[in-house]
Amino acid sequence: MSHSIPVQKDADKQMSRQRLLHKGQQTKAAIVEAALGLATQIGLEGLSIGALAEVMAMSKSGVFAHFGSREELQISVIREYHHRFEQEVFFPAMQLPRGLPRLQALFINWMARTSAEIDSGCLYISGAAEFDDRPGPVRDALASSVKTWLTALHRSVLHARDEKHLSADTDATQMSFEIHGLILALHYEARFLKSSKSLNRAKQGFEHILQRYGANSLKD
Amino acid sequence: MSHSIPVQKDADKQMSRQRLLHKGQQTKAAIVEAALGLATQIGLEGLSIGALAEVMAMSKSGVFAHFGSREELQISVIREYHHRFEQEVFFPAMQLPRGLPRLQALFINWMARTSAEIDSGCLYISGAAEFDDRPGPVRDALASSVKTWLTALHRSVLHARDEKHLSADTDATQMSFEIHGLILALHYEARFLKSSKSLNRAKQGFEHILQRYGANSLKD
DNA sequence: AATAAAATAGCACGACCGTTCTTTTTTGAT
DNA sequence: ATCAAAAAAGAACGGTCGTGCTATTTTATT
Repeated sequence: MSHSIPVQKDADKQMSRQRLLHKGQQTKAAIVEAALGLATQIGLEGLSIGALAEVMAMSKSGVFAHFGSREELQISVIREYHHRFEQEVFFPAMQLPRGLPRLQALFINWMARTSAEIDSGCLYISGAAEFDDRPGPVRDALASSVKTWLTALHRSVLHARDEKHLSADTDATQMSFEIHGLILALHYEARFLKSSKSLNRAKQGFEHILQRYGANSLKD
Repeated sequence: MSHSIPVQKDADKQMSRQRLLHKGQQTKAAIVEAALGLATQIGLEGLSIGALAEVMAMSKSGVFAHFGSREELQISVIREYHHRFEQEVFFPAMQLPRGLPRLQALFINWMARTSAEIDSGCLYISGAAEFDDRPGPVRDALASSVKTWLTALHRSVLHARDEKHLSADTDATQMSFEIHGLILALHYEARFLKSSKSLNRAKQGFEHILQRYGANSLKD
């Protein structure tokens, strides 16, 4: 009975939806942005809807309604972080030619972001510590996002090897592991221990790794 | 008035205290042990007195009375962790002769502990993420404990250089930074990403670092 | 201007939190 | 066995948490 007309009605609805949702999406985006700010400071677990509502000058339930659950909010924050990471680290590096230039740019951008985060925290690092044995959708979203990025890094190492910018017997996974370690040490020592020289240490560490795996380091 | 006699009374008190406190200290130690177990799983911030009381089959106030505040409990946990770290990583390595043997042992023990912690979490790492911008006595206690350990590592690198086991121009701080990175990467990838090969990656990374700084790697 | 839908607010809930106070139990020395 | 001190329990506090419900307000379309 109620199935006879809706064909056309649904079309209308769909069209109107596209505009109707404007305001909602807009404030939702603003909430996610604020939530990201909070999460990078006090962690994904520390993120509370009450505090978020206060920052947004909204009611708790008003904020809540956009997500339906705290977990969904956390996942939205992770997605947003992923997006920004892509924008600031990944895409700019992809503009450069494959091989060493791109790999180097990836590391530089990554480092820049990590040290820019000295006052705001890296979600991929703090999140890993919080969710390393807390199964569930939040952990899954976080791990998946991190893996995407680490895979991109790994691929870039492979390209550099293919382009003969690195020696032919380069173990790409091993090299990625060592690079990852430099970033983690940078974050740890700069952010937690407030050591000011860490950025240079990371840079120099990268040089050492390049020398070790570089095709031209010993064989020129 | 009440100041005239106590001289002798205090002596009595002190003597009796030594035995009287037995039971208290005993259960307090048991609580701290349980708290350490909880903290390495869910973090220092996640540690709650209620959950701890349940594990101990005690009342909340019973547990609480031993510490007087949650912060004091957290600090006690950090002290206990520090003590165990010393016992399992530092002291055994100090048995070995200065230089490369000791440095290598420090790393091996550290790695063993980190990978043993794959199912229980490293307080120095998770704690750093939780307290990296949360000032206060807990953060101070944690940072001080970590610094003590990193300083010991640094000193061991210096010894290895003095003993000519590493090249004379070795930058000890830089080398320590890179070693620290390996441990952090091991913890991150093994514990969060459940990557099984991380232990070998860390080992190989250490070999690479030794080759880079080793006096005999290129100059033999 | 009217209207239906979407967005937000308000309020209450049960649960857990750290902490305080008072009372009871346990301890260890005489 | 007595007794004071120490340890533990019990109950209650104000607070915050995530979430569900019901109004109210705002939005975008006709």
